[in-house]
Amino acid sequence: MSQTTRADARKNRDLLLAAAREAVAEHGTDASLRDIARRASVGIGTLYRHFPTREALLEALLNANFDVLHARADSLLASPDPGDALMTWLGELAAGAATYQGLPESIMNALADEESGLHASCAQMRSAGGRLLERAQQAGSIRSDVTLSEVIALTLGLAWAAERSEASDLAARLLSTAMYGLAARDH
Amino acid sequence: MSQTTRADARKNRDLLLAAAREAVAEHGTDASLRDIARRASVGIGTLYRHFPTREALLEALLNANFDVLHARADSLLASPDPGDALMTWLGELAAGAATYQGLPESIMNALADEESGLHASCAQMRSAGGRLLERAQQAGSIRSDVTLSEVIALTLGLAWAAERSEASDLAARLLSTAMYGLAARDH
DNA sequence: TGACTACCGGAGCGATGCTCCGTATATTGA
DNA sequence: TCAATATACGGAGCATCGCTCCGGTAGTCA
Repeated sequence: MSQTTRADARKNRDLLLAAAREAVAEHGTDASLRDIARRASVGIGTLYRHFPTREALLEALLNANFDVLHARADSLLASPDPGDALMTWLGELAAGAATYQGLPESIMNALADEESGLHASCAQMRSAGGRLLERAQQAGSIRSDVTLSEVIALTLGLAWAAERSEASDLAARLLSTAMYGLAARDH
Repeated sequence: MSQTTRADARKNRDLLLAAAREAVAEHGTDASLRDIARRASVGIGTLYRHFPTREALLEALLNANFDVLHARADSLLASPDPGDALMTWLGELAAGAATYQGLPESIMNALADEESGLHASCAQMRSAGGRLLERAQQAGSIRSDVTLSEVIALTLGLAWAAERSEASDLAARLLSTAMYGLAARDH
């Protein structure tokens, strides 16, 4: 990929990503694309050539984060308490979704729309969590009548609610409350 | 108010509300205001004169709904089981928030922004629920370390998540799950 | 009926997302 | 070293948006 790519193209791509990181940090996931191009000292056309879609740009921006979350799920798969493992991971998912304003919405939309440039990454992340959920359910610590999509939707929904609030720990509080609801009742 | 208002003004206001109801039903709470004016066969300036803000327009549109929810809270206050009463009401809140695409977001924003034209209605609705929560907590059916704002945020968060999904009963399922988490544990 | 005032309509501004194409330049082979 | 070619660049341009502002219209009251 990098051998057949012209040097200036690669440079502009990097400039765009850096500019996007800045702009999205400031204005959330629907930051102005024109503004991003301006920050990168690049024409708007160049932005669209590299990232045909806002979602494609976000995908590139969040790649590393998704990888971390994915690896984390794998390592948690080996932890002793399956229930705690799932809860920990969902907490980290919520925290990760709070990186940028609007991220919970972007992820939620991407999961629902297979055409989205962000769909693949998100779906992969989701299935990583799926293995954790399955284990927790088999261990009997999580209700068996609950779906992976539901658990993810719940987590992102709470992360979404938290970003519209002054209380910085709202997401964590809500999530821990909701967790009691997910717990299996063994009597 | 209506005596001192010119007849054509009142007529245009009604036309605008009808048009808004249509447009918002089709495109959600951030429907194009220009489009609403067009549907009402009215100039864009007229729209802004009657409703200086999108939130003001929404407020007028949702007035009746808020009233219903408020009255419902009052009547549920007399029901035998305080815990069920709260749960029922939150379910109706979630259902009401699903009336229009984007409504959960509008309400959540309005609650956070005191300047919003929608704030008063929403805050009033929230406190109606507050009485239900208080009663449920005093009855010992709901955890006492949970805040009114948290319960509302949780409910709207789940309603938000549900509107991005094919499963039509997602909101109800998530809410009932989360409710187990809100329940007080008496042993 | 006339005057007065409340009200109307839409041109216009800055900004957005996105496309399209003439131009410039990095790269490769002679 | 110097074309030739493919590749990438830049931004004008279109439709749309939210919102303002003001010249014109028409209800209303004496």
